[in-house]
Amino acid sequence: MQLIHLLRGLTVELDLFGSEFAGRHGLHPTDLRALIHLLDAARAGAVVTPGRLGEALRLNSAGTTGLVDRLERLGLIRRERDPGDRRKVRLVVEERAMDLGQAFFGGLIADLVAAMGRFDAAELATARRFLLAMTEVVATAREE
Amino acid sequence: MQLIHLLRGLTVELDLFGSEFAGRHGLHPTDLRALIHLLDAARAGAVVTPGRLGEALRLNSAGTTGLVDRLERLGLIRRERDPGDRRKVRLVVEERAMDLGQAFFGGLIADLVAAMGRFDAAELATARRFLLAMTEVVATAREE
DNA sequence: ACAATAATCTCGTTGGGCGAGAGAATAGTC
DNA sequence: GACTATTCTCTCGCCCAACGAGATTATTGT
Repeated sequence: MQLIHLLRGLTVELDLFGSEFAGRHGLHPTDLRALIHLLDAARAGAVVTPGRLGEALRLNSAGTTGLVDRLERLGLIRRERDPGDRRKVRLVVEERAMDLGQAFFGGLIADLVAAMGRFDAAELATARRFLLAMTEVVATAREE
Repeated sequence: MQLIHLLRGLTVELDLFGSEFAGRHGLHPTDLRALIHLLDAARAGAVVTPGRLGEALRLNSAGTTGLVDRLERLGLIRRERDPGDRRKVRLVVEERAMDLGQAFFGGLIADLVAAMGRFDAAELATARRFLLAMTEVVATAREE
């Protein structure tokens, strides 16, 4: 029970961290979420189109266009026609976005990893199982 | 490292869960966050004023007034002049808000507790330590 | 060729949040 | 005990992200 409040508190802290970072760099919470999504996809080698991005962020097409416009204006991404299917537009992540992602996550990740150093392998495995179990519960609950 | 992605994934799931719930009940993400804050305060027996609420949610006074107006219009809270200091307004949580909070958290909490049943006391203690450590890191990082 | 479908973008509107400042109550000072 | 300073809340006008509806361009199927 206490654990649940801890969990919620942690998500709140992470949220605040994210939105404060976003504010300092002149982008909105949505922009940051989009950036994270794009960087994840880029790392996984997946192609992202405005349609997919909007779907992931639960935006309609108009909102998605506006979002992509903003990110492009900030020089974080680039639109590129898909040569195979020329209806599609590929969203290509610019180097600047990688740097920004690094600035956002880099320091925090280093600190988190350092904090994990105070746990032994068995404990980390337990934490991993725990997080997996919680994630699964929430994901299941999300589909009613 | 994998743990960090898990952590982020979990917060994303929780966020989505929250915003989808909010949408279904005709309130905005900010409204839900405010509701959570108010319910927490009510449970702790603390008095919340518009000023404090706005500060917690990082809203300016105009935005806070709007937020309180919405919550009041929805019948979730009630404004009440503080008899001691009549500049202040107390935000009193209505029963409806409690019910809504219950509907929001109730089911999810039950599921989470059930999932925790698959861990023994030592493992839960480890998870608790882990979450505490992570929360502390993020909270510290938030003050640069 | 010609509809039907898919992907993206444009237009007009709505509404949450911001900045500035007004109004009401309390606290401090001479 | 009046008078300024401070605190708390609210009002007004504006901006812009997101929405709904529909237009535009490209592709696929018959």
